[in-house]
Amino acid sequence: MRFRDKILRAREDAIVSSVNRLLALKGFDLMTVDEVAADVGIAKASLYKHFPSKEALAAAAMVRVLDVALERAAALQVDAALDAFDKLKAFTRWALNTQLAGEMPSLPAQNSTLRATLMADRAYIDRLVGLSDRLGEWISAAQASGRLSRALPPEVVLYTLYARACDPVVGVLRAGGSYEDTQLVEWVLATCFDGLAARGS
Amino acid sequence: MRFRDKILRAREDAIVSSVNRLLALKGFDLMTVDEVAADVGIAKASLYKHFPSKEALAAAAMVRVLDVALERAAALQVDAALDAFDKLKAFTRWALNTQLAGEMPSLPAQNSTLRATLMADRAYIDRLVGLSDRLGEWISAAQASGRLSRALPPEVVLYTLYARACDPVVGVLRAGGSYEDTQLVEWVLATCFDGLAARGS
DNA sequence: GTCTATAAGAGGATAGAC
DNA sequence: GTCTATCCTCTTATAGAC
Repeated sequence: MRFRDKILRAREDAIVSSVNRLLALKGFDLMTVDEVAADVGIAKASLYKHFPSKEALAAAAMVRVLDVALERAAALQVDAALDAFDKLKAFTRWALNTQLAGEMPSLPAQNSTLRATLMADRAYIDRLVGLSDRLGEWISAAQASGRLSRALPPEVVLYTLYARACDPVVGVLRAGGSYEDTQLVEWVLATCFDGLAARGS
Repeated sequence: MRFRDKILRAREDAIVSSVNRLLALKGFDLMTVDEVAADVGIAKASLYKHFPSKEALAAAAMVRVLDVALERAAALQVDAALDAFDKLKAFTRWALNTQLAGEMPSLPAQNSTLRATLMADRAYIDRLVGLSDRLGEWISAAQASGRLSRALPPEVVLYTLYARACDPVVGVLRAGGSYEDTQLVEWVLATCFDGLAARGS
């Protein structure tokens, strides 16, 4: 019976991978369940045996990406060479690279049925709260050390970091095709942490 | 005959106003033409006598908001009290306030049929190019004066400003309800121009 | 140009056989 | 659990009377 479970897991994993990619590529509204099924290579009805709705598919994709994010955060946490500010920056760099790789699903904040599904999803909420707690600790520490601006409430910093993880500028610059990916990420990171204004020092 | 034209203009103006508001509220994908018609108070078929498609409705809304933006930019341009950097900041502040007022339509960059309509719309393209030219001049001048970072290509600055005009952080913070609108705008402005890192001076 | 009524089709979800 | 075939709602767009 455990073998069957492995098959099941593998299939659901394949589904979530497809959803992740399609969400990053087209967004929630333009992604269709038919597409997902075709991409996975199974019938649409089979999809619905695994996940009860399109919203649930998106939630599963978010849970996966949050798991990867939590892993990344945990790895940074134990890196003694980095202080809290460096960890925030490194984490944001990871997010931008993930977006460049087409693996960062971005969901519209406006869709209310989607929001309802997410807010009712324990797995999603737990991970989101867990990640926010960890980032919140880094933010407090970085403000205490003086490297992060104390003029901004931690809440504002947190939401800004989440927003920059999906910064559309990355995609626009890449579409322009004038720059290397690594260069492009550093520039967007600079706009986020250093700002557009010139630094005195 | 000119009276008839005025009536027509007024009606189309009312339509574009509704579209503008609904686009800002729900986004392009979730906005339906039925809603627009109901909001204006006319039949859907009448709408289609004025605008040939849903995409054309969105394009008209973008043209209007770009016209307001161009006006605002022109007013800033002749303000002798402001240098180029101040003008960029003031313009961004206007954009954030417009978003807070629920009058900043934000279109998904992913929808290809919408993009095609916009790119084929002369009125839209002309205004977008006009605005980008003016902002581009300010960016060059502000970099020359040393107030704007010279480490960033002007292109990166421009796209960043466009992205911040629709920064979702504004909406999230407002939904939180903890802060006054004016305070909130200043914080988002600060994250954009000063960055998250502390400033030495 | 405005209306009512409807076409045309996409897309989420399900029935029922295997 | 997977499939084929289908349902049904929502949405864009149009026909045709006035």
